[in-house]
Amino acid sequence: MLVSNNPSESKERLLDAAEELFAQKGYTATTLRDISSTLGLTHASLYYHFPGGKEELFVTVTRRNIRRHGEGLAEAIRRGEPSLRGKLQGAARWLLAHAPMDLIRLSHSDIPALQSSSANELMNLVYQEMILRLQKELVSAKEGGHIRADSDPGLLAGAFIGLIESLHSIPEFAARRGRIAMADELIEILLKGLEYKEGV
Amino acid sequence: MLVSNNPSESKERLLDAAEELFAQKGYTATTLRDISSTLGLTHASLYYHFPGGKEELFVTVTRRNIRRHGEGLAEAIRRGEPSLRGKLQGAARWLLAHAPMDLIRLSHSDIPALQSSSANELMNLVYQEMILRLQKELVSAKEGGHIRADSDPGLLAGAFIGLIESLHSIPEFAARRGRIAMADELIEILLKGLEYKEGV
DNA sequence: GTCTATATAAAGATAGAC
DNA sequence: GTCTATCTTTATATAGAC
Repeated sequence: MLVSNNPSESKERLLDAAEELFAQKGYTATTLRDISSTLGLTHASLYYHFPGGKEELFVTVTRRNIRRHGEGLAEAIRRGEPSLRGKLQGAARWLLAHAPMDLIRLSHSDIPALQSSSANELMNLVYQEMILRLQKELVSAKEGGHIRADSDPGLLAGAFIGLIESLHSIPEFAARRGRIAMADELIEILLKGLEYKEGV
Repeated sequence: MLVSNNPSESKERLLDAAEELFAQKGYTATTLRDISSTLGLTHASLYYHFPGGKEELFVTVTRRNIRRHGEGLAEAIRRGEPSLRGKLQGAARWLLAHAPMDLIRLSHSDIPALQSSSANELMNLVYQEMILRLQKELVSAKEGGHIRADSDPGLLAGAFIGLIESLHSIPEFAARRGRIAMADELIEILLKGLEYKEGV
């Protein structure tokens, strides 16, 4: 049929499966057979799509995942309330709705296992797509006089992501409430600590 | 000589080497050869000390590491200023002086790779040794009227650890200052957000 | 306690058929 | 695009010498 299967439909499914596994278990702990078996394929088939093997697949998939985080955060920030509170809540909801982006593992485990210079590319991408997007909003809030003038937007942006992502591991031993409710409470504390004032 | 080498000196060195590597790269990415080679040994020698192989070594080492975190946090909290601020600063300094305890990786990657029931033991240990110690201090501060009455000490304890540990991965792309200075700034924001009052 | 040697299994990678 | 081998490397694990 003329209607279906653009050149890379199966490649897309491959990227999706790989993304989920890499995000969950990291680079080394994920095997090509893990990935191919969830698609009903043999691991040899993956080399058709990625001649560079596991590393090329990981870099491609992680690049896409980081960009997706960037787009997701951007959209979550854009829509909904224009207040800083609304934006942080939107960002937190998006982060909690997706698999944790474990930046400690990425920088300390996954990246060092890669040979190529794509290591730098990925870490820069994290900065551009995730940190900078939040940082921009914090700078705006600061310039608009909504939060303390002496706050450090770069630090806050990175810390906010680490804070929210860490909620992914909390349910295991301390879950009394939903993660969104927990995120909202932390955001309120953060905003109060920043002397947040909504009206100019 | 009568003076030296208690039965397990070489075992201690093995545990130290293993702890550093496991903490840095995680369970799967660390190989027995990685560990043995830093000691100038062959990997076969490790089976003398740990007949259960890699898994037994990992569990032993991780158990000890978590306990060490518990003791380190307890001591950091105990000495220094008795105020909540002093205790949080002490805890943060201790955490930043040691390799990151990546709880996301531990719970999502390392633990699922273990067969035995030691998985539960380790996660409970994290709760007992790390979360609970901080939680206790937050409960005290709450009961003493030093922080908001409606704050959730369990959530705050877990979030605090995640927040501080995430600073381990920040320097890669956003380091303008030392991590301790960044931690202190975040603690001030947190305390302000909790309406912290030092004098009763 | 540590070694050499070897067994076994798993994982990345390639070649060539369909 | 995907498969069936097959190759090579790496890793866990065991046996037995020193």
